[in-house]
Amino acid sequence: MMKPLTTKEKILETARQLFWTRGYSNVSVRDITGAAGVDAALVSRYFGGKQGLFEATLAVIPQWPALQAEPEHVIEEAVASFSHPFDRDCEEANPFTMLLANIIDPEMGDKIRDLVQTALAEPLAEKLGGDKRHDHAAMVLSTLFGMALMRKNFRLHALKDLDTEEIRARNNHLVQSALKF
Amino acid sequence: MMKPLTTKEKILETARQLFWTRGYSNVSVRDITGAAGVDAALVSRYFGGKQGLFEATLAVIPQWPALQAEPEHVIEEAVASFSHPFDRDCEEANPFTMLLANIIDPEMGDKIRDLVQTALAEPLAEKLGGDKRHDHAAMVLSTLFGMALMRKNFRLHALKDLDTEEIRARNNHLVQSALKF
DNA sequence: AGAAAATGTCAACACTTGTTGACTTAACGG
DNA sequence: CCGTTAAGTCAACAAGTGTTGACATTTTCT
Repeated sequence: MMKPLTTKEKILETARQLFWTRGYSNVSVRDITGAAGVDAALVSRYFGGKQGLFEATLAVIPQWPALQAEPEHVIEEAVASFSHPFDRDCEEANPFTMLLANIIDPEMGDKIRDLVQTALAEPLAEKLGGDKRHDHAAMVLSTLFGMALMRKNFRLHALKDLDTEEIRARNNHLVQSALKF
Repeated sequence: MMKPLTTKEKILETARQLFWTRGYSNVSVRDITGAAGVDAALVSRYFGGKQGLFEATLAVIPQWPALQAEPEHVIEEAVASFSHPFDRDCEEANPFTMLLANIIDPEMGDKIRDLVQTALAEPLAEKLGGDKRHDHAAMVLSTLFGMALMRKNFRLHALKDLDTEEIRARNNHLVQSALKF
């Protein structure tokens, strides 16, 4: 028994779906409002414009669950969160996909970079601990995002049909050796 | 004593610089012709339009030099080619940057994915050899692009000030363990 | 020199973009 | 019931997009 979405919520949800998969500047206000079945003027009215709408989608980014885990389980949780299959060539709107989709955006690139630094790299480093925690965090993220990039964006044939367990095993193998550096 | 560039060459060179760093749909025809100091109409005249101009820039992609090396040196050459420093926050137009800048482009994404598969993954797999050559190629590319992504696009602080040798050492460490899988 | 072809210029087109203001309609409170 | 506020619709704007055709200029060839 879900309460039906308000118009404002419909816009925000559709915007999240489109912005996070196609990237900020590849999505027009009319793309969003068209898909949501509402008037285009409401974006400026409710969110102060396209830019405000995008930032509103960022505000509801769930915390990376891996960062909530006990320090000794952070790695396995992080690996797990990058190991589920991507919907078969269809678009899935998760925070990591969003980061990959907006890295070079001319208007939002800086905001995205800041988000990676403050919401992923720094908390992960503190969880990992140790003298080289910042280096380790960077290399763990590098490993996980590298595999995500190959699977989701470049869609390499060799990685296409691997199931969750196989991906998790490979991610774990790579991450463990990154931590041994 | 360089022969001065023809107008057509000026357009192509400027287009390569801009397309490869900002991505196809983040660059307008007038951006290019403005920077090149020529008339905007010449793009359609010489290259058949914006799309044709972009594809012309892809045609001059140099072969990945690592793929020309002897099989026993392929890995070290590949690692080396991903280890030089990125120009300090200024845009460098190399083929790998281009691939990262265009992965989610709504018009060119398919072409980029195809390029990665046929120009990088498959030749690399053949050079590596062995039963798991396709898996190994995918994981090597994953490792190298992962680090490139963290350095060039996300600009993680922890990786910012590392010199070529340090990056090469880390890339090599990760790639070697990827091959041990 | 004169014809022909290449080269470059200019203005305009049809279209999409984000945003705004005026308008109509619905909901709520007294 | 009426007045006020919220919610949503509509048409239009100014700016930017890729592309085109007509024109002017220069170069090339005979």
